[in-house]
Amino acid sequence: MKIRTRFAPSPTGFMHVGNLRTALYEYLTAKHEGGDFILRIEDTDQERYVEGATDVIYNTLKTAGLNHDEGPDIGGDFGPYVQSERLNMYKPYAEQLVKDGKAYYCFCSKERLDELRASAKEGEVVGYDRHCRDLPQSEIDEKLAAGVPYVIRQKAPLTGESTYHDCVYGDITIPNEELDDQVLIKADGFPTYNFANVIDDHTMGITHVVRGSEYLSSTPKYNALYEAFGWEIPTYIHLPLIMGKSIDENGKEVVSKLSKRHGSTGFFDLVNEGFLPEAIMNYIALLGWCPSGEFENREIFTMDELTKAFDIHGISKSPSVFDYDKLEWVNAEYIKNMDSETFLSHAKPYYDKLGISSDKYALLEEILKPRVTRFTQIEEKLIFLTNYEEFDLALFEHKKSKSTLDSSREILNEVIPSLAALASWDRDSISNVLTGYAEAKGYKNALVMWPVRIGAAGVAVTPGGCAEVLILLGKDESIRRLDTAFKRLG
RNA sequence: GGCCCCAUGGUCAAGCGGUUAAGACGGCGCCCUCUCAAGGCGCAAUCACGAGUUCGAUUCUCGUUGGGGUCACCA
Repeated sequence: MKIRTRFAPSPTGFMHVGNLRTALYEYLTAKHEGGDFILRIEDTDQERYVEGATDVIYNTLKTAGLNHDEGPDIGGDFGPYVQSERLNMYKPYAEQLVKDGKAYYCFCSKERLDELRASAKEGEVVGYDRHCRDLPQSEIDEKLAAGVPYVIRQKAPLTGESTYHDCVYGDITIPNEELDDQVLIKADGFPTYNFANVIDDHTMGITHVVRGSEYLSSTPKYNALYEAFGWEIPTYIHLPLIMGKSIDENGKEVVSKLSKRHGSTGFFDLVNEGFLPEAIMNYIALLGWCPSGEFENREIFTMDELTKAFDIHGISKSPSVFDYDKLEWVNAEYIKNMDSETFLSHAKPYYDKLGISSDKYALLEEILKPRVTRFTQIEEKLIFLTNYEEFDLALFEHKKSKSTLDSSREILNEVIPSLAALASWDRDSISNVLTGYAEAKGYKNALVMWPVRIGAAGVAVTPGGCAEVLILLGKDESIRRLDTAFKRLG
């Protein structure tokens, strides 16, 4: 049988990387076996509706490379794929359950439920007291006729225990007393998330339910529904949570479910910070899953390779901490392995901002590639091109190069004219002048490179070496700056 | 608090009764070197604790501790 998985996000306008990783694993679970990956929008909560939020979902999946086979935007044989367009489907199923004695009308008011909870003792948590579970039929008819608002609740088993199998966690057993008579249809006639989920997954032919481990303890309730309908229970794959590390008010280090306090957690937030979509996906794939076989110890994967390598048995059970440092490293790997065209397409906006001409692109790529871990760093790396302040002359002193104020003065004095006389301003020409001079004087290259680079850049740290700095600056600007620096040295 | 789940270095993690307990990020050191990177080499750092099973436990069982999750007319 063909595997079918689904990603069922709510349109909140924000895609948490935790949700995205779930989507990734859903996609990989299906695609590894040549199955289908379905997108379903769960928008039954009218109050939380956010304008344009579904577009965020489409854009995220597209940018992330998770192409769905069926969904609201592309259709499919199991539509509609938006829950609000399926609204009339759910209630008949619930009514059927009532008829079969597996669910019941509950007329309890919100106030009564609130009181119930308020009456709980300190630290105690109480569920619904099943007040309406066994109402006499006459009373039910009466209330229905009188138009008393009601919800439909599932009759959960009262005794014994429920066991089910999960591909990651193994057999899970829960005492049935723990199971609440959950609401299936709300007073407004809308289905609850849990109920709609089961109906949709079944009617859409979902074979593998992949979701976060927070659903581990409520799964028996889902299964009770499948059983009540006589439907086949799907294969469950529960995923470990993604955590974040932070410092609490007592200065203690704590881990908790990844949230905004830990930094950027939205997919597009990370993209805006300069993380490449491919790198983000690559990194989160490795958060909670470890490749094996021919892919053992592999760190960098294309989506196709991930699809090939993905294996449910490699999924870990314990929660993992999101490590921004490692993400940064993965991102840097992607940058280093980029072809020139791709590199330029990412770097160009920053080049344009600095007014860099296209003849510098090749050199820039060469020196920037090993030095930026995110493209957003380009501007600061090249700041010396546009800023040339009255820097501290102490920069000319460098112990390892044996450079001093005096040596700098002498070298600049003798080297500037030779540079100015150069007909061709390229790497070889510049290097030949400088190393030739060093050789003639019996100096180490470092001794002459240092003051020239510092004099031209005005900062201690530059991407690339002396010749590269001079080329990026251009001949006129280089000579002008070196003259200025020389004069300041007196 | 009840219930469920989890437990190898700072982090991601391999391991599936006998290993010098992989690898990666990060850290540190060395090399290279005109700075910063990149690259190369190397170092430090892990089986939470206590019983039991076994000739032998990181690995199996139980308990303790710790962590996480969950208990809505939210999704």
